[in-house]
Amino acid sequence: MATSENHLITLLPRRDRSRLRGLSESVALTLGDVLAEPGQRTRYVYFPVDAFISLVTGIGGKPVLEVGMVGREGMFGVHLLLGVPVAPMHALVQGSGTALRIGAVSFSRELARSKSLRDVGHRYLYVLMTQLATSAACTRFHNVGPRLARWLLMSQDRAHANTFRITQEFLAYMLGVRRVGITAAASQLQRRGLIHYRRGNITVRNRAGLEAAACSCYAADSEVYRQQLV
Amino acid sequence: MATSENHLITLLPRRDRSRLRGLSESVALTLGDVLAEPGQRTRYVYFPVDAFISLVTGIGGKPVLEVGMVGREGMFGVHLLLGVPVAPMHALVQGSGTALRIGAVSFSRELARSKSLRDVGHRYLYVLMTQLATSAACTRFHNVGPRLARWLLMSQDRAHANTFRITQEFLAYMLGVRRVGITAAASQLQRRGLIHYRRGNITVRNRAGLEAAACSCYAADSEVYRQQLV
DNA sequence: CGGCGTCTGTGCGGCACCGTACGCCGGGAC
DNA sequence: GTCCCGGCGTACGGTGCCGCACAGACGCCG
Repeated sequence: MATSENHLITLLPRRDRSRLRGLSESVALTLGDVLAEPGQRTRYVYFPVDAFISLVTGIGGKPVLEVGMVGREGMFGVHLLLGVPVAPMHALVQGSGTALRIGAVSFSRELARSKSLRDVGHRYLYVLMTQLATSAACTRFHNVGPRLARWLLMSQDRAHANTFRITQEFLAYMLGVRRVGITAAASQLQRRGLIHYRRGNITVRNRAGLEAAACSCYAADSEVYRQQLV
Repeated sequence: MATSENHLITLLPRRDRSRLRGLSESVALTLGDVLAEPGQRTRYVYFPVDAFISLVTGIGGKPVLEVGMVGREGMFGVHLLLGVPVAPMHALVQGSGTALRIGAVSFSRELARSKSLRDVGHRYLYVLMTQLATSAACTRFHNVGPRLARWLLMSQDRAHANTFRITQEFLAYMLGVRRVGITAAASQLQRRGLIHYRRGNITVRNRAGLEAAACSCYAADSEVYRQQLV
């Protein structure tokens, strides 16, 4: 089964896949780790397996808003695909777990060698771009409730678990709202029986209900991914 | 002087530049032209010279918010660099003028041939990605006034003129706010003597003042561009 | 078992923007 | 000149979120 592997890697032909595995090492990422700061060189590329990573954009150097999420379906380090050695945003670990890690230099060498790797990476980059654009509109036009539901669904997809650790404080930060805004939205979702949370643990209880509560941006993003990378 | 040419093209070595010119034709783009719809194949790539283009993201298929601008400093059609034939967003002409146009197929062939073209395109794509991310945060955290100032500066840079045609209605649409919100912000800027506008014509009167009135996102974007493509 | 830090809930005034509606004014059409 | 319409100004109540502050609840730790 491919369920224990990064999806992008499974899309590579067998030879490239095993070459890449040879260059990589499995590492544990833990909640809160900072993988990149904008404008700084990145030393590694990551292909999450269990872990997931938030891409956070900043204003005046301070990270302020999540604009993308990277889990098993994606990778961190796409800027290397563009020949740029420095990260465009903050990247921090949102969900603890394992990831494959590859040195930036090895990865770039491998990129030059493997057309499949370039292709997969490029298509993922396309998906990521649309995700950034969607985020902008979603943040502007949708209320906290639906945005929270969307966030939870995205997390659940990437964490591959119904329960994950996250405080309201942190959620507020990701969505760019006050903590109390999250309290209100989350207790609303809880009252409807869609989720259960308690002191930093959130459990999804009714996935379908959550999908109905989420804004259309969740479905839109999923659809683009499906078109490009399934 | 290179002031009458697209900046990305001037960055190419002479041979690639003239090859590209051979493949391209000069076309007039007029205000309101729709160059692309998300999910649809694009037939042409555009390198604006005088014209400029808005990248507009949508919700439920309807375009709702501008997330990027393309003028002489950039190009439209970067998705072809990623091997994807369909546009990720709406693209519409914001400022009338001329552009170099190249068929998607010719462009892709040329991409395969020219490493310089890939490099330049890739770096521009990196810039565009950061612009998308910046837009998301800017739209979330900054008020209409500073955002309007930023928009005017970006337009002025791309239009290469102090005056351009744009109604408040349209501005409202680009910034994702009500028209009256623009009326308030614009008359504020006018009262301070930074701009003058009248029935669909806006003139920048005090560029430095406008820069001071704009949010930091303008400078941030410019800086990233400068780093990658000057 | 008492203490303390973390996480969550509530309350209150304030503000930016929303939706809607109406009026004015300038300029092109006829 | 007159009409009409596109572009702009103003007004008003409503709302979703902000900033701040404080209080309860849980759980770990000594």
